[in-house]
Amino acid sequence: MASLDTVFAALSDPTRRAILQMLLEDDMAVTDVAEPFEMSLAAISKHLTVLTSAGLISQEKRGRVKWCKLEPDALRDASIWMQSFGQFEAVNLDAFEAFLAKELPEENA
Amino acid sequence: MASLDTVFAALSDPTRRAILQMLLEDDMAVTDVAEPFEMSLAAISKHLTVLTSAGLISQEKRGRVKWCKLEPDALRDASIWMQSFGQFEAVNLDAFEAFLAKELPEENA
DNA sequence: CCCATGTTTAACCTATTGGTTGAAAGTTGG
DNA sequence: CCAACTTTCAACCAATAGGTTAAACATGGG
Repeated sequence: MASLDTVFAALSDPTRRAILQMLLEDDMAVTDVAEPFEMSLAAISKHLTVLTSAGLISQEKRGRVKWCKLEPDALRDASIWMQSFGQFEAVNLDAFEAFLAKELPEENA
Repeated sequence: MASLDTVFAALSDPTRRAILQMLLEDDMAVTDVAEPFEMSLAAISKHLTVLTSAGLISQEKRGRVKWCKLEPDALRDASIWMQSFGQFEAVNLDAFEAFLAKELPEENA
């Protein structure tokens, strides 16, 4: 599992965040990911490697084409980490459980 | 207002995240922030500058001592950005527990 | 079998990052 | 005033990041 280090580092680049936004719509081939950006395909390829290392996307080769797919699970740790600051005064598991029990009664995913 | 770039970049370093964790407890002087780390005070001073630029902390000088204060609001933009990925609006409790066990092994506040 | 297409690799460049040490600057107590 | 304390600055260094171009690799179609 990718570390918070790599996930946050991957998210710190605007090109990579834009790529993630695009992949939110649908899976895409590398060439199509690169198309809207004013940089070389090689640069985009590197960005995709970074995103893959962070676990934020996965890449599957079918034929000549490598498809990129969003993997939102990797964002979960980062999101949780932030919420421990943004929404809770301290990291208090009991309070968090109480909050969840009240707020998300059927959540079990 | 700090950009997502700077906020995520600031969060990508484990020393800086540890500092934020410490400041969650209480405001601290620079020297006290540095104490648990095995690096120079100057290095910590730089980390604090990065965190300040990202808006994640603020620093106020009182006498000789510069006090560091957590500014959790700065995480809001990043949090909002993440929530645009609808998949994890709802925090998974199991994931949260596993995350806490891994990230904060000895803290059970 | 060729050739075009899709993607990565290699080599390179520059800027930035994260660390060091040592000196400097501001502040306060005795 | 002076010495001690707190913090930053300056110069430096090695490693990494993000980009380039050109070549190489991989695959599918005619």
